[in-house]
Amino acid sequence: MQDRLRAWEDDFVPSFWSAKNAMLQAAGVAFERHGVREGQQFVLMCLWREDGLSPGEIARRLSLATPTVTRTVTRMETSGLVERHPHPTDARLVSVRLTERGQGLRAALDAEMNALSERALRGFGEEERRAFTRMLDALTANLRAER
Amino acid sequence: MQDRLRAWEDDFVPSFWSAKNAMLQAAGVAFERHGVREGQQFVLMCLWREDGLSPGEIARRLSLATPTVTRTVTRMETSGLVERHPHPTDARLVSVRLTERGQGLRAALDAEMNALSERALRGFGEEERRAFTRMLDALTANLRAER
DNA sequence: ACGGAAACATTAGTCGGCTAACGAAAAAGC
DNA sequence: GCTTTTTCGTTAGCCGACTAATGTTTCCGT
Repeated sequence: MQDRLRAWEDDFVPSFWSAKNAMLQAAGVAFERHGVREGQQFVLMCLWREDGLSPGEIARRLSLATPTVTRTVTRMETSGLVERHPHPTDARLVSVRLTERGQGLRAALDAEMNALSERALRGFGEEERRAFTRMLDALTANLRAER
Repeated sequence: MQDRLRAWEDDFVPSFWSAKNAMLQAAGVAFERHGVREGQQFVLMCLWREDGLSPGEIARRLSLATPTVTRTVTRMETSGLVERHPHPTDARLVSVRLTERGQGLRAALDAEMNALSERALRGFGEEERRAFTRMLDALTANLRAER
């Protein structure tokens, strides 16, 4: 679509949208062979850093809606990546814990993630990569700020 | 999540993912008041440039899978944005045509799109915006190339 | 001319986002 | 201490993305 939709003065939105879809597809392919769906790796990432978090806390850390995490956790439970446990003191909370399989995937997914970055950013210089990431973070901050 | 998931040497992927989600949400809010769902504006964009395209052709121009367009068109038909017509010479093809309402939304959605860009890129200089868009296009090209 | 191959749209089913509505448990207020 | 409010997780339902499978129609090769 890149060349065909330059109707706006600022063609940033279509470019971002194309990039988003390309990344989604590439990530899907990259993770499917590990039995992990695109998006689930970020939940795993949270739990690698701190196991036993609640769905709500995961949602907060990932800036997602809680129901999104709830359902994702259910699917990850089905595929044996995590388990739900009751919280010891607060009966409202649910503790999401990694299974052995969930823990064991860390290195593989780490490598997959780096490979994905490398493919996406091929031809980008060091400084350019940093600038790109910085701009993405600025964009996120801009959009999350005024709401 | 921005500060909490810096586990990889290259934290580009989480940054992109956050930006993607922020953009999706912002776009959803921006377009919903016009009765247009996030994603549908790109189909409209195609048809504004050239009305009567087939679902497959739209999919090709937007780099989407055909079923995605098929179902989107069905929903847009329901909400009165487009209509399906038979192709005059090729019975396999379907011609997707804008309704008056679909045509009339052009200016409003154009403005909404520019406002979204502006919000997302607040604080970015002219050159920075161009560089950002260029990098997004490069990313898309990288990922679409080696498949 | 006819039979197989290719192109096209659609349906069905999966997953990841969201909002809205619920019900249960803890906290806060009186 | 009891009621109200807040917090939390889940369910239900919408939409956008995908793949796989189906059924037509056209096209091509023999």
